[in-house]
Amino acid sequence: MSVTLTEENYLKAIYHISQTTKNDVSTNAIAEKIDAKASSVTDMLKKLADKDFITYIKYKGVNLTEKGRLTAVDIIRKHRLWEVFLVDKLNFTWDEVHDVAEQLEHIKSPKLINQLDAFLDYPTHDPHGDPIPDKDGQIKRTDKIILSKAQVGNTYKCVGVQDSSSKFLKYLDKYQIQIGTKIVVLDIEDFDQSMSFTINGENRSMSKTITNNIYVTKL
Amino acid sequence: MSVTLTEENYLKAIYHISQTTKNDVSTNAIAEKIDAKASSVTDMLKKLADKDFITYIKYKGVNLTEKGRLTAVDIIRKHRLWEVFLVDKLNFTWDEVHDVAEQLEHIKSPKLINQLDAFLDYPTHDPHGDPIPDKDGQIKRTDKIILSKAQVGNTYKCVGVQDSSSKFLKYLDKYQIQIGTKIVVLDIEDFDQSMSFTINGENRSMSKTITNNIYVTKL
DNA sequence: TATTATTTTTAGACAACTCTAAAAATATCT
DNA sequence: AGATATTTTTAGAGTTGTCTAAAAATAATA
Repeated sequence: MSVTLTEENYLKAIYHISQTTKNDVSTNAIAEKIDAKASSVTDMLKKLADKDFITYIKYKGVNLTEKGRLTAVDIIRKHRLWEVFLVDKLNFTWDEVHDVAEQLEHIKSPKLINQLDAFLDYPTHDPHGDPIPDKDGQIKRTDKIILSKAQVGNTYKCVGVQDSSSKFLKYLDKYQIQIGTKIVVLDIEDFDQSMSFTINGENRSMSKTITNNIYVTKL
Repeated sequence: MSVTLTEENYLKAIYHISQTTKNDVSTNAIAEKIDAKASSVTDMLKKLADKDFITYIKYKGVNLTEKGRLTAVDIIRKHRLWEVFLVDKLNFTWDEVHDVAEQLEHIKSPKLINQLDAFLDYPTHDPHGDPIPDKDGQIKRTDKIILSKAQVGNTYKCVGVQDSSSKFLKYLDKYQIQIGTKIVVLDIEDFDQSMSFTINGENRSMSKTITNNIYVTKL
C-alpha cells in the first residue's frame, strides 16, 4: 500500500490547512492550495479515504486519520531537512529552497533521510524557523511569536520569517539580521507601532510592515 | 517542452544500451532494461521521436539525437553525483546507492546540481568508478580495464566494480579493497586463470570470478 | 421560510503510460 | 526459397489524475 506523489501532496495540503483552521478541511480550501479544481479534489478525497488516510463525509469536509497525519508529518520532516541541507551545505538562500525541497521531499528512502538528519547534526528548525518533526512524528511546539507582538524591555532571538520573498530577505541581509540574531526591544511607537531595537550593538527602528514578518523567541 | 520522468528513464536506458552495442537500439532491448512490454516501448518511442530525442524507423530500432544524448548524459551526471554524495557524505555503501540515486537523478534544478558538484569538490568518478559527465555533457574516457585482463608485473589501481551486489562488496571490504587500492600482479595461473597479487602489502590470490568483476587502471 | 448563492459531488471525457492479444514485418533455418 | 520463429507494431482497453458542465446539497439572505 504505497502512497503516490500526488497523494502525498494532498496529505501535506490537508495537514497545513488543518493547522490554520479549527474546522474540518473543506474541498475548496484544498483545491486552492493544490491549484486544482474542486471536482478533482473530490475524486482524490475518496481515494485517500479508501486508503484510511482521512475521514471523509460527503459535503462535510475531511480530517486526517493518525495514519494520514503521520504520513503528512513525515513529508514535512523531509521537506524541512532538505531545506536545511540546501541552505547550510549548498549555499542556497532562504527564498530559493522551497521549490527544490518540494521535489526532494518525495524521495523514498528511510536511510537517506536518517543519514541526512545526522549529517546536518539533527537540526530542530528549518531555515524559515519552522520546527522539524522527529522520526516519530513529534513536533516540538515552538514558542515563537511575531516580532510586532514583542514587549518593551525583553530580549528576543530571531528564529524565522513570515515573508520569505527575496526582497525581504535582502532587507534582512543588509542589516545583518539572521537566524539567531539577538534583538532587544527598546520602545514601541504608539502612533504607527514602529519599534526600536538594539541589534548587533546598534540601535535601529523598523516599521510594523517589517516586524510583522519576523519570528522571534523570548530569551 | 519538458521531459517526463518516464521519458528520462527511456532515454537513459537507450543511452546505456547504445554504449554496449554497435547496432541500432532494439525495442526488445529497451523493454528488457525498462522492465516493460515491447508494445509499451513502441508507444514511447513514437513520443520520443516526436520530441526529437531519438531517430526512429519502424522495425529498425532507434538512435539518440544530439538532444537526446545530452538529455541522457545530464541524467547520468546527476545520478553519479548523487551517488558520490550518498557514499562520501551520508555513509552509504556501494551497493546501497543505486535505488536512491535512481530517484534523485530526476530532481530538476540546475542550481542544485551545480552546487552539489562544487560541494563534492568536482568529483570525476562515481563510487563504482564510472566517469561523471561535466556540465556540457563531456565524458572523460576512462582507460579502465577488467582486472582479469591485467598483465603480470604491472601495477594497477582499483577504480570500480562490475558486480555491485552486496555479497561482492562485502568480499572486497573483507580484504580492504577499495577505490584507489594499489594492486601488483605477481602471477596468473594457467590452469584456472586465478591471479596472485600484492595488495596492501600482503600477497593474495583471487579466482577468475573475482577478477572479472574488478575494474583497474594501469599505473 | 422561501429564495438565492455557494459549495460540493457526479457524469463524462481526456492525457500519459501501461497492458494483452492479434497482426505485420523481419530474421532464421533447412 | 519456403516454412518457421522471432521481433515489432497495431488495436483496444485499463489506471491514475485531471478537467468541464451539470446536478445535488448546504449556507446565506431577505
